[in-house]
Amino acid sequence: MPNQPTFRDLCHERGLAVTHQRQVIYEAVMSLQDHPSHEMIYERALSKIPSVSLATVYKNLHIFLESGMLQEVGLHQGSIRIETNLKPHHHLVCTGCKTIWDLDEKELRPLQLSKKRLGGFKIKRISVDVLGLCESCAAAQS
Amino acid sequence: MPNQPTFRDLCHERGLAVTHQRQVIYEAVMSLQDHPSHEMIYERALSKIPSVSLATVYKNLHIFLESGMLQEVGLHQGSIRIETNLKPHHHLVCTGCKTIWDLDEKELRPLQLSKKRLGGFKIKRISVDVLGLCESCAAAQS
DNA sequence: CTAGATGCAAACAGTTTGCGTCACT
DNA sequence: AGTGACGCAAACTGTTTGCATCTAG
Repeated sequence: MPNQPTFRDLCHERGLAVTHQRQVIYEAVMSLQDHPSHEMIYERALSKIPSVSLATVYKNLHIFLESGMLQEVGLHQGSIRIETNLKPHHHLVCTGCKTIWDLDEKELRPLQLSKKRLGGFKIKRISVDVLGLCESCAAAQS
Repeated sequence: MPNQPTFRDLCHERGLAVTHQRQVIYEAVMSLQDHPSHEMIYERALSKIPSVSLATVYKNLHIFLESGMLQEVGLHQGSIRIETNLKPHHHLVCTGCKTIWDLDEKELRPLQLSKKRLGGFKIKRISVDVLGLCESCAAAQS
């Protein structure tokens, strides 16, 4: 059975220097459950290294995301976007060029959630984002 | 068969004044296919009313979204959030308090996309966001 | 020793707010 | 006539950048 890779391993695989700040920021993220914001991560890091800068946190989170050590929630393509299509539908999102195509609800098999998990949650809308690379971005990347 | 409600109707139903700016902004959104940003909507509105202000566009888009005349894409809960859960999973998002709960992949029946629609698109990840109100927000709202 | 990482401050982008004036109802 | 909408400018938040200094490899 494979061992969990250490932080050092993760950095070495990617040719990143193993700095104290880097490690503290990474551990801050991992110790925060749920979906921490950059600010929350910064605060947690601050408690370990009072001199750490917010810019360093941003730079490192960016590096972690780019190198696949962490993942982001949702689309967040820079600025908020508006829906013009009011019919239920989903999205095909190219992570390369940020283009979004609408995907009709019918093109996805119906979603079913196990009721017991929902508790008192009242569903208003289900939004499916299919993330990937469009044909030309995939071509450009290889 | 019911008629498509006009812009005037939509405003009256919500007690909103029908102003020229409002109408132009609404038409700008509707005429823009895809997923226009606020900036794109502003530019289109500018071409109809050269004196319209960006603040007015923001204020009205906000009103349209709040009143359900338009919808937003994705989560965009203000600031970008980070995933700590690297296993495939989805989200239960409360639109009231913005809390996000993780939803294990197993709690959703497998998603299947019709292949023909995908063209050369290479799927990297599928993200499902179930939007709604959690128990306490639902209680608070009624 | 050197490439790359850090910390600071300043710059930026997107968005919101306050307020005096104007217009729909 | 009065409430709410507009336009402007200033404020704010979240994020990025430039640069001098420092440090891991």
